[in-house]
Amino acid sequence: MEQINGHEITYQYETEDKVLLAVDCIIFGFDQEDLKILLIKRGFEPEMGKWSLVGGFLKKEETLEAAATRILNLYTGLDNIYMEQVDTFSEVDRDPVERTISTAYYALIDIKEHSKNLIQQFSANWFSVSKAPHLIFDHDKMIQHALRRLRNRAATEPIGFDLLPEKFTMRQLQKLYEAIWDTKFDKRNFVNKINSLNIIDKLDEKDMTTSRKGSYLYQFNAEKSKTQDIRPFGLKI
Amino acid sequence: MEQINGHEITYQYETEDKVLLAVDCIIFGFDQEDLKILLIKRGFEPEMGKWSLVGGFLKKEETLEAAATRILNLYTGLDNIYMEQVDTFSEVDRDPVERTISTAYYALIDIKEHSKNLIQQFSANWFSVSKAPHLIFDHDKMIQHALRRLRNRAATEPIGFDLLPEKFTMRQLQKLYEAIWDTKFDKRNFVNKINSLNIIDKLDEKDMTTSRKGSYLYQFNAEKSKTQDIRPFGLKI
DNA sequence: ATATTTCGTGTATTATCAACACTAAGGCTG
DNA sequence: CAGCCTTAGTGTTGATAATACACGAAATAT
Repeated sequence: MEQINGHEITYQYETEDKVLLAVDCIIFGFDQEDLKILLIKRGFEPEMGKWSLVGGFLKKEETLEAAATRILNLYTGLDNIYMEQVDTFSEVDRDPVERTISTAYYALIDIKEHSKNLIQQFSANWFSVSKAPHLIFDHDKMIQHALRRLRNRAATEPIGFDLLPEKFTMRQLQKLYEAIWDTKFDKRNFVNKINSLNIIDKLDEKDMTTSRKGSYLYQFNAEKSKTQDIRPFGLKI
Repeated sequence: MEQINGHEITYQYETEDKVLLAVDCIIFGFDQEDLKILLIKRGFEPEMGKWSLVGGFLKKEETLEAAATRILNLYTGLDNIYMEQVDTFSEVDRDPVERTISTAYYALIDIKEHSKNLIQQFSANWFSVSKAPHLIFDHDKMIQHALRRLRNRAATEPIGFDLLPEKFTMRQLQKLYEAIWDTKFDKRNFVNKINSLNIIDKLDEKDMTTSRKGSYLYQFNAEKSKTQDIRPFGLKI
Protein backbone atom coordinates (compact mmCIF):
# COMPACT_ATOMS: atom_id res chain seq x y z
CA MET A 1 0.00 0.00 0.00
CA GLU A 2 1.07 3.54 -0.54
CA GLN A 3 -0.50 6.94 -0.21
CA ILE A 4 -0.86 9.14 -3.24
CA ASN A 5 -2.91 12.31 -3.05
CA GLY A 6 -4.57 11.01 0.02
CA HIS A 7 -5.86 7.89 -1.71
CA GLU A 8 -4.74 4.45 -0.82
CA ILE A 9 -3.60 2.50 -3.83
CA THR A 10 -2.76 -1.15 -3.88
CA TYR A 11 -0.13 -2.52 -6.18
CA GLN A 12 -0.66 -6.05 -7.39
CA TYR A 13 3.06 -6.54 -7.08
CA GLU A 14 2.93 -7.61 -3.47
CA THR A 15 1.28 -10.91 -4.13
CA GLU A 16 3.57 -11.96 -6.96
CA ASP A 17 6.30 -14.57 -6.84
CA LYS A 18 9.90 -13.47 -6.80
CA VAL A 19 12.70 -15.49 -8.30
CA LEU A 20 16.45 -15.63 -8.44
CA LEU A 21 17.89 -14.14 -11.58
CA ALA A 22 21.32 -15.15 -12.78
CA VAL A 23 23.60 -14.17 -15.62
CA ASP A 24 25.79 -16.62 -17.50
CA CYS A 25 28.52 -15.52 -19.88
CA ILE A 26 29.70 -17.30 -22.97
CA ILE A 27 33.17 -15.84 -23.38
CA PHE A 28 34.50 -16.37 -26.88
CA GLY A 29 38.15 -16.17 -27.79
CA PHE A 30 40.17 -17.07 -30.86
CA ASP A 31 43.61 -18.68 -30.85
CA GLN A 32 44.51 -18.36 -34.55
CA GLU A 33 42.94 -21.69 -35.25
CA ASP A 34 39.79 -22.44 -33.27
CA LEU A 35 36.94 -20.51 -31.78
CA LYS A 36 37.19 -21.10 -28.05
CA ILE A 37 35.13 -20.57 -24.94
CA LEU A 38 36.22 -19.99 -21.40
CA LEU A 39 34.86 -22.50 -18.90
CA ILE A 40 35.41 -22.90 -15.19
CA LYS A 41 35.38 -25.79 -12.79
CA ARG A 42 32.49 -24.83 -10.62
CA GLY A 43 33.62 -24.01 -7.11
CA PHE A 44 30.39 -24.44 -5.21
CA GLU A 45 27.39 -26.70 -4.91
CA PRO A 46 25.44 -27.92 -6.67
CA GLU A 47 27.53 -29.61 -9.35
CA MET A 48 30.78 -28.47 -7.72
CA GLY A 49 33.79 -29.54 -9.75
CA LYS A 50 31.96 -29.82 -13.04
CA TRP A 51 32.58 -27.59 -16.03
CA SER A 52 30.37 -24.60 -16.33
CA LEU A 53 29.97 -21.21 -17.93
CA VAL A 54 31.02 -18.32 -15.78
CA GLY A 55 28.07 -16.71 -14.12
CA GLY A 56 26.61 -15.09 -11.09
CA PHE A 57 23.47 -13.69 -9.59
CA LEU A 58 21.94 -10.38 -10.49
CA LYS A 59 22.13 -7.87 -7.67
CA LYS A 60 19.25 -5.63 -6.75
CA GLU A 61 20.87 -2.44 -7.88
CA GLU A 62 22.39 -3.47 -11.20
CA THR A 63 21.13 -4.13 -14.71
CA LEU A 64 21.70 -7.44 -16.45
CA GLU A 65 24.26 -5.74 -18.66
CA ALA A 66 26.09 -4.50 -15.59
CA ALA A 67 26.01 -7.94 -14.05
CA ALA A 68 27.39 -9.50 -17.22
CA THR A 69 30.13 -6.90 -17.33
CA ARG A 70 30.95 -7.47 -13.68
CA ILE A 71 31.14 -11.21 -14.13
CA LEU A 72 33.27 -10.91 -17.24
CA ASN A 73 35.66 -8.63 -15.43
CA LEU A 74 35.79 -10.92 -12.43
CA TYR A 75 36.96 -13.86 -14.49
CA THR A 76 39.11 -12.18 -17.13
CA GLY A 77 40.17 -8.85 -15.67
CA LEU A 78 38.89 -7.17 -18.85
CA ASP A 79 36.76 -4.10 -19.31
CA ASN A 80 35.07 -2.45 -22.24
CA ILE A 81 34.26 -5.65 -24.00
CA TYR A 82 31.70 -6.30 -26.70
CA MET A 83 28.80 -8.21 -25.16
CA GLU A 84 25.37 -9.08 -26.42
CA GLN A 85 22.38 -10.54 -24.68
CA VAL A 86 21.47 -13.93 -26.08
CA ASP A 87 18.36 -15.26 -24.41
CA THR A 88 16.80 -15.83 -21.04
CA PHE A 89 16.43 -19.44 -19.94
CA SER A 90 13.62 -20.33 -17.64
CA GLU A 91 12.90 -24.04 -17.47
CA VAL A 92 11.39 -24.60 -14.07
CA ASP A 93 13.91 -27.21 -12.97
CA ARG A 94 16.96 -25.92 -14.81
CA ASP A 95 18.66 -25.40 -11.46
CA PRO A 96 17.96 -28.26 -9.05
CA VAL A 97 18.38 -26.20 -5.90
CA GLU A 98 15.96 -23.40 -6.45
CA ARG A 99 14.01 -21.77 -9.21
CA THR A 100 16.57 -19.67 -11.03
CA ILE A 101 16.10 -17.87 -14.30
CA SER A 102 19.26 -17.09 -16.20
CA THR A 103 20.02 -14.57 -18.90
CA ALA A 104 22.91 -15.51 -21.16
CA TYR A 105 25.33 -12.98 -22.65
CA TYR A 106 28.16 -13.65 -24.98
CA ALA A 107 31.39 -11.69 -24.98
CA LEU A 108 34.13 -11.40 -27.57
CA ILE A 109 37.63 -10.95 -26.22
CA ASP A 110 41.16 -10.95 -27.52
CA ILE A 111 42.30 -14.23 -26.05
CA LYS A 112 45.78 -12.88 -25.38
CA GLU A 113 44.54 -10.05 -23.22
CA HIS A 114 42.86 -11.79 -20.34
CA SER A 115 44.47 -12.30 -16.98
CA LYS A 116 46.33 -15.60 -16.69
CA ASN A 117 46.27 -15.32 -12.93
CA LEU A 118 42.53 -15.26 -12.78
CA ILE A 119 42.33 -18.22 -15.09
CA GLN A 120 44.44 -20.21 -12.64
CA GLN A 121 42.67 -18.93 -9.60
CA PHE A 122 39.31 -20.13 -10.90
CA SER A 123 40.57 -23.36 -12.48
CA ALA A 124 39.33 -21.98 -15.75
CA ASN A 125 40.24 -23.28 -19.15
CA TRP A 126 39.79 -22.48 -22.81
CA PHE A 127 38.05 -25.12 -24.91
CA SER A 128 37.44 -25.28 -28.61
CA VAL A 129 33.74 -24.85 -29.11
CA SER A 130 33.60 -28.15 -30.93
CA LYS A 131 35.48 -30.00 -28.22
CA ALA A 132 34.00 -28.53 -25.07
CA PRO A 133 32.96 -30.95 -22.33
CA HIS A 134 29.37 -31.33 -21.30
CA LEU A 135 28.34 -28.56 -19.00
CA ILE A 136 26.00 -28.29 -16.06
CA PHE A 137 22.36 -27.32 -16.25
CA ASP A 138 21.34 -25.94 -19.64
CA HIS A 139 24.71 -24.36 -20.36
CA ASP A 140 25.25 -26.46 -23.47
CA LYS A 141 22.07 -25.05 -24.88
CA MET A 142 23.18 -21.55 -23.99
CA ILE A 143 26.34 -22.03 -25.98
CA GLN A 144 24.40 -23.22 -28.99
CA HIS A 145 22.18 -20.16 -28.84
CA ALA A 146 25.16 -17.86 -28.37
CA LEU A 147 26.94 -19.42 -31.30
CA ARG A 148 23.95 -18.99 -33.51
CA ARG A 149 23.63 -15.38 -32.45
CA LEU A 150 27.32 -14.74 -32.99
CA ARG A 151 27.14 -16.19 -36.48
CA ASN A 152 24.19 -14.04 -37.43
CA ARG A 153 25.66 -10.93 -35.92
CA ALA A 154 29.08 -11.42 -37.44
CA ALA A 155 27.48 -11.80 -40.84
CA THR A 156 26.01 -8.33 -40.78
CA GLU A 157 28.15 -6.31 -38.40
CA PRO A 158 31.89 -5.96 -38.07
CA ILE A 159 32.20 -7.50 -34.62
CA GLY A 160 34.76 -10.14 -35.47
CA PHE A 161 37.58 -7.70 -34.87
CA ASP A 162 36.88 -7.82 -31.16
CA LEU A 163 38.31 -11.32 -31.18
CA LEU A 164 41.61 -10.26 -32.71
CA PRO A 165 44.48 -8.10 -31.55
CA GLU A 166 44.33 -4.50 -32.68
CA LYS A 167 46.59 -5.29 -35.60
CA PHE A 168 46.02 -8.47 -37.50
CA THR A 169 46.80 -10.08 -40.81
CA MET A 170 44.34 -10.87 -43.55
CA ARG A 171 45.04 -14.53 -42.99
CA GLN A 172 44.15 -14.25 -39.29
CA LEU A 173 40.91 -12.53 -40.16
CA GLN A 174 40.04 -15.23 -42.64
CA LYS A 175 40.80 -17.99 -40.16
CA LEU A 176 38.64 -16.24 -37.61
CA TYR A 177 35.62 -16.14 -39.87
CA GLU A 178 36.27 -19.69 -40.93
CA ALA A 179 36.23 -20.66 -37.28
CA ILE A 180 33.05 -18.74 -36.53
CA TRP A 181 31.12 -20.42 -39.31
CA ASP A 182 33.06 -23.68 -39.35
CA THR A 183 33.73 -23.38 -43.04
CA LYS A 184 36.48 -22.56 -45.53
CA PHE A 185 36.76 -19.55 -47.77
CA ASP A 186 38.75 -19.08 -50.91
CA LYS A 187 41.66 -16.81 -50.08
CA ARG A 188 41.27 -14.52 -53.08
CA ASN A 189 37.53 -14.19 -52.74
CA PHE A 190 37.88 -13.44 -49.08
CA VAL A 191 40.38 -10.64 -49.64
CA ASN A 192 38.23 -9.16 -52.39
CA LYS A 193 35.16 -9.26 -50.22
CA ILE A 194 36.78 -7.70 -47.19
CA ASN A 195 38.38 -4.98 -49.26
CA SER A 196 35.07 -4.17 -50.90
CA LEU A 197 33.57 -3.57 -47.47
CA ASN A 198 36.12 -0.82 -46.93
CA ILE A 199 36.26 -1.08 -43.16
CA ILE A 200 39.87 -2.00 -42.49
CA ASP A 201 43.07 -0.12 -43.19
CA LYS A 202 46.23 -1.73 -44.51
CA LEU A 203 49.28 -0.70 -42.52
CA ASP A 204 52.88 -0.43 -43.65
CA GLU A 205 54.02 -2.86 -40.98
CA LYS A 206 54.37 -6.54 -41.52
CA ASP A 207 53.94 -9.46 -39.20
CA MET A 208 57.03 -11.65 -39.51
CA THR A 209 56.09 -14.41 -37.09
CA THR A 210 54.37 -16.79 -39.42
CA SER A 211 56.36 -16.63 -42.62
CA ARG A 212 59.68 -15.61 -44.04
CA LYS A 213 58.02 -13.22 -46.42
CA GLY A 214 55.93 -11.58 -43.73
CA SER A 215 52.35 -10.47 -44.13
CA TYR A 216 50.85 -7.02 -43.96
CA LEU A 217 49.01 -5.96 -40.86
CA TYR A 218 45.56 -4.42 -41.00
CA GLN A 219 43.55 -2.41 -38.56
CA PHE A 220 39.82 -2.07 -38.11
CA ASN A 221 38.60 1.43 -38.92
CA ALA A 222 35.53 2.17 -36.83
CA GLU A 223 34.94 5.50 -38.55
CA LYS A 224 34.71 4.10 -42.04
CA SER A 225 32.62 1.27 -40.75
CA LYS A 226 30.07 3.60 -39.21
CA THR A 227 29.40 5.40 -42.44
CA GLN A 228 28.35 2.38 -44.40
CA ASP A 229 26.03 -0.56 -44.25
CA ILE A 230 27.99 -3.70 -43.69
CA ARG A 231 26.75 -6.35 -45.96
CA PRO A 232 26.85 -10.06 -45.30
CA PHE A 233 29.96 -12.08 -45.81
CA GLY A 234 28.49 -14.31 -48.45
CA LEU A 235 31.35 -16.54 -49.39
CA LYS A 236 31.18 -20.11 -50.47
CA ILE A 237 32.67 -23.06 -48.66
CA MET B 1 21.40 -25.80 4.31
CA GLU B 2 20.72 -29.31 3.17
CA GLN B 3 22.08 -32.74 4.01
CA ILE B 4 23.80 -34.79 1.37
CA ASN B 5 25.70 -37.95 2.31
CA GLY B 6 25.82 -36.81 5.87
CA HIS B 7 27.63 -33.59 4.98
CA GLU B 8 26.14 -30.21 5.40
CA ILE B 9 26.37 -28.15 2.26
CA THR B 10 25.58 -24.52 1.96
CA TYR B 11 24.17 -23.06 -1.19
CA GLN B 12 25.10 -19.49 -1.92
CA TYR B 13 21.60 -19.01 -3.21
CA GLU B 14 20.17 -18.10 0.15
CA THR B 15 21.92 -14.78 0.39
CA GLU B 16 21.05 -13.62 -3.12
CA ASP B 17 18.49 -11.00 -4.06
CA LYS B 18 15.23 -12.09 -5.59
CA VAL B 19 13.33 -9.99 -8.05
CA LEU B 20 9.98 -9.81 -9.76
CA LEU B 21 10.03 -11.16 -13.27
CA ALA B 22 7.42 -10.06 -15.78
CA VAL B 23 6.57 -10.90 -19.35
CA ASP B 24 5.40 -8.34 -21.88
CA CYS B 25 3.94 -9.30 -25.23
CA ILE B 26 4.19 -7.38 -28.46
CA ILE B 27 1.22 -8.75 -30.37
CA PHE B 28 1.52 -8.07 -34.07
CA GLY B 29 -1.40 -8.15 -36.48
CA PHE B 30 -1.89 -7.07 -40.07
CA ASP B 31 -4.98 -5.38 -41.46
CA GLN B 32 -4.24 -5.52 -45.21
CA GLU B 33 -2.49 -2.22 -45.02
CA ASP B 34 -0.49 -1.64 -41.86
CA LEU B 35 1.43 -3.70 -39.38
CA LYS B 36 -0.39 -3.24 -36.08
CA ILE B 37 0.15 -3.92 -32.42
CA LEU B 38 -2.37 -4.62 -29.71
CA LEU B 39 -2.21 -2.24 -26.76
CA ILE B 40 -4.30 -1.97 -23.63
CA LYS B 41 -5.29 0.83 -21.35
CA ARG B 42 -3.61 -0.26 -18.20
CA GLY B 43 -6.14 -1.19 -15.53
CA PHE B 44 -4.05 -0.87 -12.40
CA GLU B 45 -1.46 1.32 -10.78
CA PRO B 46 1.04 2.56 -11.50
CA GLU B 47 0.31 4.38 -14.74
CA MET B 48 -3.31 3.27 -14.70
CA GLY B 49 -5.17 4.46 -17.76
CA LYS B 50 -2.09 4.81 -19.95
CA TRP B 51 -1.37 2.71 -23.00
CA SER B 52 0.76 -0.33 -22.44
CA LEU B 53 1.80 -3.65 -23.86
CA VAL B 54 -0.07 -6.60 -22.47
CA GLY B 55 1.90 -8.34 -19.79
CA GLY B 56 1.92 -10.12 -16.49
CA PHE B 57 4.15 -11.61 -13.87
CA LEU B 58 5.93 -14.90 -14.15
CA LYS B 59 4.58 -17.50 -11.79
CA LYS B 60 6.81 -19.82 -9.80
CA GLU B 61 5.83 -22.95 -11.64
CA GLU B 62 5.87 -21.78 -15.26
CA THR B 63 8.50 -20.99 -17.87
CA LEU B 64 8.70 -17.62 -19.55
CA GLU B 65 7.32 -19.19 -22.71
CA ALA B 66 4.37 -20.53 -20.76
CA ALA B 67 3.76 -17.15 -19.19
CA ALA B 68 3.86 -15.44 -22.58
CA THR B 69 1.41 -18.00 -23.95
CA ARG B 70 -0.88 -17.56 -20.98
CA ILE B 71 -0.87 -13.79 -21.31
CA LEU B 72 -1.47 -13.92 -25.04
CA ASN B 73 -4.40 -16.23 -24.51
CA LEU B 74 -5.79 -14.06 -21.77
CA TYR B 75 -5.98 -11.02 -24.01
CA THR B 76 -6.80 -12.56 -27.38
CA GLY B 77 -8.40 -15.92 -26.66
CA LEU B 78 -5.90 -17.48 -29.04
CA ASP B 79 -3.79 -20.60 -28.69
CA ASN B 80 -1.00 -22.14 -30.67
CA ILE B 81 0.48 -18.89 -31.80
CA TYR B 82 3.94 -18.19 -33.12
CA MET B 83 5.94 -16.41 -30.43
CA GLU B 84 9.56 -15.55 -30.06
CA GLN B 85 11.55 -14.19 -27.16
CA VAL B 86 12.97 -10.78 -27.90
CA ASP B 87 15.06 -9.55 -25.02
CA THR B 88 15.05 -9.12 -21.28
CA PHE B 89 14.88 -5.55 -20.00
CA SER B 90 16.44 -4.78 -16.69
CA GLU B 91 16.99 -1.08 -16.09
CA VAL B 92 16.90 -0.66 -12.35
CA ASP B 93 14.15 1.93 -12.33
CA ARG B 94 12.17 0.74 -15.33
CA ASP B 95 9.20 0.12 -13.05
CA PRO B 96 8.80 2.85 -10.46
CA VAL B 97 7.09 0.69 -7.87
CA GLU B 98 9.52 -2.11 -7.43
CA ARG B 99 12.49 -3.65 -9.18
CA THR B 100 10.96 -5.68 -11.98
CA ILE B 101 12.79 -7.34 -14.80
CA SER B 102 10.75 -8.02 -17.90
CA THR B 103 11.22 -10.41 -20.77
CA ALA B 104 9.56 -9.35 -24.01
CA TYR B 105 8.02 -11.78 -26.47
CA TYR B 106 6.45 -10.98 -29.77
CA ALA B 107 3.50 -12.87 -31.22
CA LEU B 108 2.12 -13.02 -34.74
CA ILE B 109 -1.61 -13.45 -35.04
CA ASP B 110 -4.25 -13.30 -37.73
CA ILE B 111 -5.88 -10.05 -36.73
CA LYS B 112 -9.33 -11.33 -37.65
CA GLU B 113 -9.15 -14.28 -35.29
CA HIS B 114 -8.83 -12.69 -31.91
CA SER B 115 -11.73 -12.29 -29.52
CA LYS B 116 -13.53 -8.97 -29.92
CA ASN B 117 -15.08 -9.40 -26.50
CA LEU B 118 -11.76 -9.55 -24.78
CA ILE B 119 -10.61 -6.49 -26.67
CA GLN B 120 -13.56 -4.57 -25.29
CA GLN B 121 -13.22 -5.99 -21.83
CA PHE B 122 -9.65 -4.80 -21.53
CA SER B 123 -10.12 -1.51 -23.37
CA ALA B 124 -7.60 -2.78 -25.85
CA ASN B 125 -6.96 -1.33 -29.26
CA TRP B 126 -4.99 -2.00 -32.40
CA PHE B 127 -2.51 0.68 -33.45
CA SER B 128 -0.37 0.97 -36.52
CA VAL B 129 3.20 0.48 -35.41
CA SER B 130 4.09 3.86 -36.86
CA LYS B 131 1.24 5.65 -35.15
CA ALA B 132 1.21 4.02 -31.74
CA PRO B 133 0.97 6.30 -28.71
CA HIS B 134 3.79 6.58 -26.23
CA LEU B 135 3.72 3.70 -23.84
CA ILE B 136 4.58 3.28 -20.21
CA PHE B 137 7.95 2.25 -18.84
CA ASP B 138 10.31 0.99 -21.54
CA HIS B 139 7.58 -0.51 -23.70
CA ASP B 140 8.42 1.72 -26.66
CA LYS B 141 11.92 0.30 -26.63
CA MET B 142 10.52 -3.21 -26.43
CA ILE B 143 8.51 -2.60 -29.57
CA GLN B 144 11.57 -1.35 -31.41
CA HIS B 145 13.50 -4.45 -30.44
CA ALA B 146 10.61 -6.71 -31.38
CA LEU B 147 10.26 -5.02 -34.73
CA ARG B 148 13.91 -5.44 -35.45
CA ARG B 149 13.72 -9.09 -34.51
CA LEU B 150 10.62 -9.63 -36.60
CA ARG B 151 12.29 -8.06 -39.62
CA ASN B 152 15.33 -10.24 -39.30
CA ARG B 153 13.34 -13.37 -38.72
CA ALA B 154 10.89 -12.75 -41.52
CA ALA B 155 13.81 -12.28 -43.90
CA THR B 156 15.05 -15.80 -43.38
CA GLU B 157 12.09 -17.86 -42.23
CA PRO B 158 8.56 -18.12 -43.52
CA ILE B 159 6.83 -16.70 -40.48
CA GLY B 160 4.90 -13.96 -42.24
CA PHE B 161 2.07 -16.34 -43.00
CA ASP B 162 1.11 -16.38 -39.34
CA LEU B 163 -0.13 -12.83 -39.82
CA LEU B 164 -2.46 -13.74 -42.68
CA PRO B 165 -5.60 -15.84 -42.96
CA GLU B 166 -5.05 -19.39 -44.09
CA LYS B 167 -5.83 -18.42 -47.67
CA PHE B 168 -4.43 -15.19 -48.99
CA THR B 169 -3.69 -13.45 -52.24
CA MET B 170 -0.28 -12.64 -53.62
CA ARG B 171 -1.11 -8.98 -53.24
CA GLN B 172 -1.90 -9.43 -49.54
CA LEU B 173 1.38 -11.23 -49.02
CA GLN B 174 3.27 -8.48 -50.76
CA LYS B 175 1.56 -5.77 -48.72
CA LEU B 176 2.37 -7.68 -45.57
CA TYR B 177 6.07 -7.80 -46.32
CA GLU B 178 6.00 -4.19 -47.41
CA ALA B 179 4.46 -3.34 -44.04
CA ILE B 180 6.99 -5.38 -42.10
CA TRP B 181 9.94 -3.67 -43.72
CA ASP B 182 8.25 -0.35 -44.44
CA THR B 183 9.24 -0.52 -48.06
CA LYS B 184 7.81 -1.15 -51.53
CA PHE B 185 8.50 -4.07 -53.80
CA ASP B 186 8.03 -4.37 -57.51
CA LYS B 187 5.02 -6.59 -58.10
CA ARG B 188 6.63 -8.78 -60.76
CA ASN B 189 9.85 -9.24 -58.86
CA PHE B 190 7.95 -10.11 -55.73
CA VAL B 191 5.92 -12.80 -57.43
CA ASN B 192 9.00 -14.25 -59.05
CA LYS B 193 10.86 -14.31 -55.77
CA ILE B 194 8.06 -15.93 -53.79
CA ASN B 195 7.48 -18.52 -56.47
CA SER B 196 11.14 -19.38 -56.57
CA LEU B 197 11.01 -20.15 -52.85
CA ASN B 198 8.45 -22.83 -53.58
CA ILE B 199 6.70 -22.70 -50.24
CA ILE B 200 3.15 -21.68 -51.13
CA ASP B 201 0.52 -23.43 -53.23
CA LYS B 202 -1.71 -21.65 -55.70
CA LEU B 203 -5.35 -22.64 -55.25
CA ASP B 204 -8.11 -22.73 -57.84
CA GLU B 205 -10.25 -20.36 -55.82
CA LYS B 206 -10.27 -16.65 -56.33
CA ASP B 207 -10.82 -13.84 -53.91
CA MET B 208 -13.41 -11.50 -55.43
CA THR B 209 -13.55 -8.86 -52.74
CA THR B 210 -10.91 -6.47 -53.98
CA SER B 211 -11.29 -6.45 -57.73
CA ARG B 212 -13.69 -7.24 -60.53
CA LYS B 213 -11.25 -9.67 -62.03
CA GLY B 214 -10.60 -11.47 -58.77
CA SER B 215 -7.22 -12.70 -57.61
CA TYR B 216 -6.01 -16.20 -56.96
CA LEU B 217 -5.73 -17.46 -53.42
CA TYR B 218 -2.60 -19.12 -52.12
CA GLN B 219 -1.86 -21.28 -49.14
CA PHE B 220 1.31 -21.78 -47.16
CA ASN B 221 2.71 -25.27 -47.51
CA ALA B 222 4.56 -26.17 -44.33
CA GLU B 223 5.79 -29.47 -45.76
CA LYS B 224 7.51 -27.95 -48.76
CA SER B 225 8.89 -25.23 -46.57
CA LYS B 226 10.48 -27.68 -44.19
CA THR B 227 12.45 -29.42 -46.90
CA GLN B 228 14.31 -26.36 -48.07
CA ASP B 229 16.40 -23.50 -46.86
CA ILE B 230 14.43 -20.34 -47.04
CA ARG B 231 16.55 -17.65 -48.49
CA PRO B 232 16.22 -13.97 -47.75
CA PHE B 233 13.69 -11.80 -49.46
CA GLY B 234 16.17 -9.55 -51.14
CA LEU B 235 14.05 -7.17 -53.13
CA LYS B 236 14.70 -3.57 -53.87
CA ILE B 237 12.65 -0.64 -52.65
C1' DA C 1 -20.41 -1.00 -76.10
C1' DT C 2 -17.09 1.09 -73.54
C1' DA C 3 -14.84 2.56 -69.49
C1' DT C 4 -12.51 1.38 -65.35
C1' DT C 5 -10.02 -1.18 -62.14
C1' DT C 6 -7.02 -4.63 -60.51
C1' DC C 7 -4.70 -8.98 -61.97
C1' DG C 8 -1.05 -11.43 -63.97
C1' DT C 9 3.02 -12.07 -66.44
C1' DG C 10 8.55 -12.06 -69.07
C1' DT C 11 12.96 -10.19 -70.53
C1' DA C 12 17.09 -7.54 -70.67
C1' DT C 13 20.57 -5.44 -67.70
C1' DT C 14 23.44 -5.24 -63.90
C1' DA C 15 25.69 -6.65 -59.72
C1' DT C 16 27.29 -10.15 -56.90
C1' DC C 17 29.24 -14.64 -56.05
C1' DA C 18 32.22 -18.52 -57.14
C1' DA C 19 35.88 -20.95 -59.43
C1' DC C 20 40.33 -21.00 -60.37
C1' DA C 21 46.67 -20.84 -60.39
C1' DC C 22 50.61 -18.58 -60.57
C1' DT C 23 54.47 -15.29 -59.13
C1' DA C 24 56.88 -12.78 -55.27
C1' DA C 25 59.42 -12.35 -51.16
C1' DG C 26 62.69 -13.66 -48.03
C1' DG C 27 65.13 -16.65 -44.96
C1' DC C 28 67.24 -21.37 -44.83
C1' DT C 29 70.39 -25.01 -46.33
C1' DG C 30 73.92 -27.24 -48.43
C1' DC D 1 75.84 -18.04 -53.26
C1' DA D 2 72.52 -20.91 -55.66
C1' DG D 3 68.72 -23.18 -55.23
C1' DC D 4 64.98 -24.48 -51.93
C1' DC D 5 61.03 -23.99 -49.38
C1' DT D 6 57.20 -21.81 -47.29
C1' DT D 7 53.66 -18.47 -46.98
C1' DA D 8 51.91 -13.99 -49.11
C1' DG D 9 49.64 -11.66 -52.56
C1' DT D 10 46.94 -10.91 -56.55
C1' DG D 11 42.81 -10.81 -61.38
C1' DT D 12 39.75 -12.77 -64.63
C1' DT D 13 35.99 -15.28 -66.16
C1' DG D 14 31.60 -17.61 -65.96
C1' DA D 15 27.39 -18.43 -63.24
C1' DT D 16 23.81 -16.93 -60.51
C1' DA D 17 20.78 -13.68 -58.43
C1' DA D 18 18.80 -9.02 -58.24
C1' DT D 19 16.75 -5.23 -60.49
C1' DA D 20 14.33 -2.35 -63.82
C1' DC D 21 10.67 -2.06 -66.56
C1' DA D 22 5.14 -2.19 -69.51
C1' DC D 23 1.23 -4.07 -71.29
C1' DG D 24 -2.74 -7.17 -72.23
C1' DA D 25 -6.64 -9.79 -69.74
C1' DA D 26 -10.63 -10.24 -67.00
C1' DA D 27 -14.79 -8.77 -65.07
C1' DT D 28 -18.12 -5.60 -63.58
C1' DA D 29 -20.40 -0.95 -63.78
C1' DT D 30 -22.43 2.56 -66.56
